[in-house]
Amino acid sequence: MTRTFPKAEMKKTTGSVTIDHVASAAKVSTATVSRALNKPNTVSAELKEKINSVIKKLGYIPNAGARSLMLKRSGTIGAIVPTLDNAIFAQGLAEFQRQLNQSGHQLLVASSNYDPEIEANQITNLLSRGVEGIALFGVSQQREALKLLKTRNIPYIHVGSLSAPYNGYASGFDNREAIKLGVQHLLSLGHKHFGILAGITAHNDRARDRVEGVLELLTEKKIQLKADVIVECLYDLHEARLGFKKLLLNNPKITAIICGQDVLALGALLEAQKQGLRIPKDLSIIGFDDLEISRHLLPSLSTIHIDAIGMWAQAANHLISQINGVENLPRKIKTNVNLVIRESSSSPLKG
Amino acid sequence: MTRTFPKAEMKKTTGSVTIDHVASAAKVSTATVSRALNKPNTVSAELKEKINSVIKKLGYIPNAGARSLMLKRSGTIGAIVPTLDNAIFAQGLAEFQRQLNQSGHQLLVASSNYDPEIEANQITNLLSRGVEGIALFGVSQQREALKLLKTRNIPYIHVGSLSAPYNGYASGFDNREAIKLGVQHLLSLGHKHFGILAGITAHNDRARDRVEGVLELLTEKKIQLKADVIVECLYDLHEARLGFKKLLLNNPKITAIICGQDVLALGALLEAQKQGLRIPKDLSIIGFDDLEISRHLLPSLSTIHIDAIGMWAQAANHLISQINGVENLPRKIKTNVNLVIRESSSSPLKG
DNA sequence: ACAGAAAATGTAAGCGCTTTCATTCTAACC
DNA sequence: GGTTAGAATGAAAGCGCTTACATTTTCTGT
Repeated sequence: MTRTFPKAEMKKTTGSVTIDHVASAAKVSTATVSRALNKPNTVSAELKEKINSVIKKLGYIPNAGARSLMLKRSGTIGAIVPTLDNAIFAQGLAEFQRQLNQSGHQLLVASSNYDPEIEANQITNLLSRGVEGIALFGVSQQREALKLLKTRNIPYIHVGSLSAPYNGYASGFDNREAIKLGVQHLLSLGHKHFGILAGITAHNDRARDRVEGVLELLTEKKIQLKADVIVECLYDLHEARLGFKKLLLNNPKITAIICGQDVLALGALLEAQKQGLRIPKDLSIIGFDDLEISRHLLPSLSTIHIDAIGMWAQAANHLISQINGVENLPRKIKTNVNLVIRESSSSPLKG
Repeated sequence: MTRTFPKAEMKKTTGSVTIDHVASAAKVSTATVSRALNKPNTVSAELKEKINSVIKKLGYIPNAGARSLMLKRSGTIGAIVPTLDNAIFAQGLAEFQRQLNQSGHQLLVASSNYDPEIEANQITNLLSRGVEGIALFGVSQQREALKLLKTRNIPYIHVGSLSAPYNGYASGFDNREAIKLGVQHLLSLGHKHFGILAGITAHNDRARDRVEGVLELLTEKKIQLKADVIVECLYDLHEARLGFKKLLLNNPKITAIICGQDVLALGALLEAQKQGLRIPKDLSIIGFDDLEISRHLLPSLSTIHIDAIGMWAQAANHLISQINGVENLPRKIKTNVNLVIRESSSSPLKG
């Protein structure tokens, strides 16, 4: 009843249809099938039609591995972020993917959980899958891992930070300077007593840069911070609330809290409200990143808005340009950053 | 100076180190290198050491494509979710990946943007990359796409919904029944006038099931809902606020709003507060999913807690069992769902 | 010391694909 | 009609890897 497959039938068919099956079913050579798929205009309309119908009937799906083995190209680009569980990354990746798709590339996502060891493994992993380029969040990668990319001549770009300690490519902004916008804002409102709710700075250059930025500007203004006025915690609402409590318990004089990320600011704000503090009368809070919820909260959160979308879009295009061998690409792509003053910050005298 | 590579030098080296390079550098056959990597106990300690040092020096990374070509296994499992930009998926995937890693599998993530067409393409895409199994969120896939998986005998499992219209595997819960917990809660508080803020139901069985669940129970209780008391909107705070306004503008008598997802409930709650409504005195709101922020908000959100972690963990293990050919696997894995009563719901009389 | 088993290593085929090169077919020209 | 350029197709090699099988080396026991 069913058509016979001269060659194919010999093999122990694992159920997967190969180009050979298609070729013999269409009574053509595998070369022709391949051409019908990849260079349609070199195959007669007649055969093309027959081949396509066979492909549809058989449910043939080309094996990407075998393909890239021959082509030496996989059409795939990787991205490694600390975690997917943060809107700022999720949105960034969505944009990254959108850009890649436009140029016919596929995205492979990996997450490192803020661990350089895992990140190094993920780089290897992506490389073994033949990615043609990689976007790396931040600049805290292991030296070894980056050297691997250099050696193998694989294009890559750092995203979200400009402070690479060497001349690699990067798309992002200066976290140090960015957070100063917020500090300056609080200073000009008249605040003198600050607290910092920071992310875990180990293996996280962004978190570190932000803390350093705050300290730098405050020192400049002759404001000295005691050690216990800086609390580090995970990017998590529960942890943030704990951190906030610790911060304020030891330092009741604080009138303004600078947070390393909006999630921390949200946690602080919520805990403050829970404790009956009026924001911003009793306490000013500023965040960083400008998550979507920050503008909706009551009171809405004053924060540093970053152009996450643009940052990832540019990273994608830069990477594609690198892959295409474009010369003289910019070393650093600086994306916009701006202070968004909302309701969570005011003069300390106001209350 | 540097060692010469008899065979290797002949090829136009693209910079990538292959097993041949390693073999000749270590003066062994490729078979031995392969064995040193995959079956270490069949190779003498001496050679193993030499090979490993060469591998390190050369920065050799095996080509996963070529490997799975031979092995007929890729060690890779795919997952397709509607979007990464929702904490509930991000966390679920993180857990899914954790489970997969434990059994030595790798995760390939794809997102469909709630579009069955894109989802079908992603399935093909994952298949071409040789995934050995796929987790599909929901049950709204195209018939064709699922048939493809069946034909090729690729294990797959639906996640987050049990209402597959045929006998496929699923890990999740009954969305219809789940949301009734919330409705029942509101009913027993004495509410009579309801509004529904639903997700977009097109191509989204979960959203649809939840709406139907609400209607089913209300009908049972002889409560009839007018059409304009059901508003659909995107899972987005801004949209949710718009939806909320539309809902309440047309129906001022409403005392309770049932939301299809916590993001919608959050938006509703925030907008309500903005308008000066006191929650829950003036209006009760319940959500669905129990996002992390929901318990932290003021007032905290009453919602249906789902065991997203367990759901994905079980899906992972089920998939792995399928791949390993385990027999008599359960058709449906029902995960826990429970009502969490917090501060956003109360009797309508209370105000 | 030597046969034979066991362990270690090498040879070479082949996974599914693309592409060069050779071959066949078509059409166009004088 | 016969040549030939050009288009369409096929044969076969090879991408990087694993493994069955062949071969060599090492270890037993007597």
